[in-house]
Amino acid sequence: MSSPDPLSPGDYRALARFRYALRVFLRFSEDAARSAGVTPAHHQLMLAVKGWDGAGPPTISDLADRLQLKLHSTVELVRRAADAGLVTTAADEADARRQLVALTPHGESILASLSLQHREELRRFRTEMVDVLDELA
Amino acid sequence: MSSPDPLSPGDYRALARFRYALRVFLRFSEDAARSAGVTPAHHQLMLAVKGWDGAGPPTISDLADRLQLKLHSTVELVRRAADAGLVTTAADEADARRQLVALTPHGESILASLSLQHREELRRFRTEMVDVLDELA
DNA sequence: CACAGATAGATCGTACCACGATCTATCTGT
DNA sequence: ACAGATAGATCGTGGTACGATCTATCTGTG
Repeated sequence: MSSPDPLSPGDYRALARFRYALRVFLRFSEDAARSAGVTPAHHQLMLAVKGWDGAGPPTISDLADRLQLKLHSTVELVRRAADAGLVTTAADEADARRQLVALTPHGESILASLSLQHREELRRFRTEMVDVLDELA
Repeated sequence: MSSPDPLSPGDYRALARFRYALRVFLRFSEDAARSAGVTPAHHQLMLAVKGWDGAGPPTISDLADRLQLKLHSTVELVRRAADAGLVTTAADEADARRQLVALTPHGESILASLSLQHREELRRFRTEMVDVLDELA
């Protein structure tokens, strides 16, 4: 009803509401990360490592794809996270060009705490996001 | 099934998949904005103006709330967007402290094009996002 | 109607983060 | 064995949001 071909005022409102819901979630997420003593980027990196579902630990390139970042941006992100004691890197024995990334116990612990909060928050936002997406369907 | 109280590997994977879907959407959105000749921030600002549903045009504070930015960050964003010819500002006659923000025809035209693309993209991502959110429910 | 406090916005310097361009090291196919 | 591909590292740049602070305008209370 709200979306033939041209854009209706309702479409704009729905798009704006979607972005607002997204912003509120992202704001929550950034604040949660900073309260846990890590940057939002570090948090995303740790989640990508922990949620990696390939065979063996992810390489930096794998993470760049998951995070939708350029490779060299990910290189620096991993280095900063390693400096902060959240992840470790080790050369892949099978291919010395590759660096395998893993979480430290400290990173693991912070990620667990953040993930619990995020699971809660996503449950809260689920209904709203689905509603708004339906308006654009 | 996937979420009693402690976090399961499936929870981490679901959280990671959600962020990945989000990143892919945001990457699309940023690229679309830049292709249209505006920054992602300008695009969000224009959408917040066009999707505003209050009485009369939004003030800078209204937009700061919608964009989840600090007021002074929004002030600068609006100034840059005005410099780029995308929006105009005018003092509220009823309260000279307030600046009312509106789109220029140029901004209106760019936003229309971007919004069409975003409606399409969101339809594409809707199923996936809903799926992932359901995994955490 | 005057004044303290609240509200809206503007300005300045800072920090982070991602990027393009470029460089090195390692691997692979013929 | 060598050219090209792949993975990562380094350097300098730009955009964007922020904290701290300042000015201008409005409002409630005496």
